Amino acid sequence: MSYEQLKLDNQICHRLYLASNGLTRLYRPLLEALGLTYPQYVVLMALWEEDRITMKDLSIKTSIDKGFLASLVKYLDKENLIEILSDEQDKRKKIIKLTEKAKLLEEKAKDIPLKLICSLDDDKINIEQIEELKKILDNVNFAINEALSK
Amino acid sequence: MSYEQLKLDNQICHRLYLASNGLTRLYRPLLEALGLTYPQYVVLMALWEEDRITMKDLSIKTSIDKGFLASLVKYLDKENLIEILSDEQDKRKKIIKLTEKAKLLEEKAKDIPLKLICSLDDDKINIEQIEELKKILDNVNFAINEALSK
DNA sequence: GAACATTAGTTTGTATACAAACTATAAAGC
DNA sequence: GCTTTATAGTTTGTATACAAACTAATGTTC
Repeated sequence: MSYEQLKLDNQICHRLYLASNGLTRLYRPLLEALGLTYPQYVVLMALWEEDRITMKDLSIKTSIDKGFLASLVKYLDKENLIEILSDEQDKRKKIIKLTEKAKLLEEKAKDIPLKLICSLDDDKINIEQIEELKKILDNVNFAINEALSK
Repeated sequence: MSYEQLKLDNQICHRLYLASNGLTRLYRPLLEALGLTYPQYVVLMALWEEDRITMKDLSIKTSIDKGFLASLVKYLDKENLIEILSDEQDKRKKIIKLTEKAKLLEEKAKDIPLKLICSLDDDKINIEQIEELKKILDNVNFAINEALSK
């Protein structure tokens, strides 16, 4: 007989893994229309909110690993969605700046969050649950970051 | 000014993405001790619960894509953790069966779920929240699967 | 100001995740 | 029975995710 704790049905982690992968798949067709993948879109969202920030700050804001971020930024640069400026004061730093093309893209992206929510059956998930989920996930993510930085 | 819906702080999807990636990173050192990665461990959990099932059923039980599952199974076979039997009735089907080595590994794995929970600060997350999270995620995952199968 | 430590960012190697095209077998329709 | 359709599983190509080792510039210590 299998141990109770090892059963997939009892695992919060497996549920999170499924939800995250599932949402990325739901985003795919919506983002394909903009020529973006999910992490590329996350980087742009961070920059739409705050332009001209360093790789470091972009990594903190998105929580995307610096190594992976380097490859995303390289791609976005190639696609002419960002420019990479160097900091004159501190030559180690690079400043990422949106292009006009990327700023225009924000207009096309603004409906995506709503479209995604609308594709989900609202009998199953309502606003109160979403707010509750947000709160719990903030606590979980805080605890995870604390545990990882030990 | 950036659109409110596009702000990372307002996004449930980004929180789920962070939680899932963060948990995989927390698992890493625990699973490394067993020589496993997270998805490999998921496959074994499914088999510890129900041995001798087909690739199809394993894919459904774990929600891991059949293509990716093929590569995981290939690795687990190479590591002598599973055996691949062919179904005599239906020659398309393959039956995955745990080896003795994998059955012994379950003993070593059984403490992992608890260890992971314990590495998180329980001031931030308590049992009631975990149960609430489970319930909401089940609804979210149900809605996602419904939307994906349309 | 030379030696050492820290920080910002890149590169490399490995494993994940998944769509899409493929092969082989089985089931259904006629 | 033979064609058509559906199913089980593999392969391939591309993008993610991240640890670890690296380079180059800045800070710190003496």
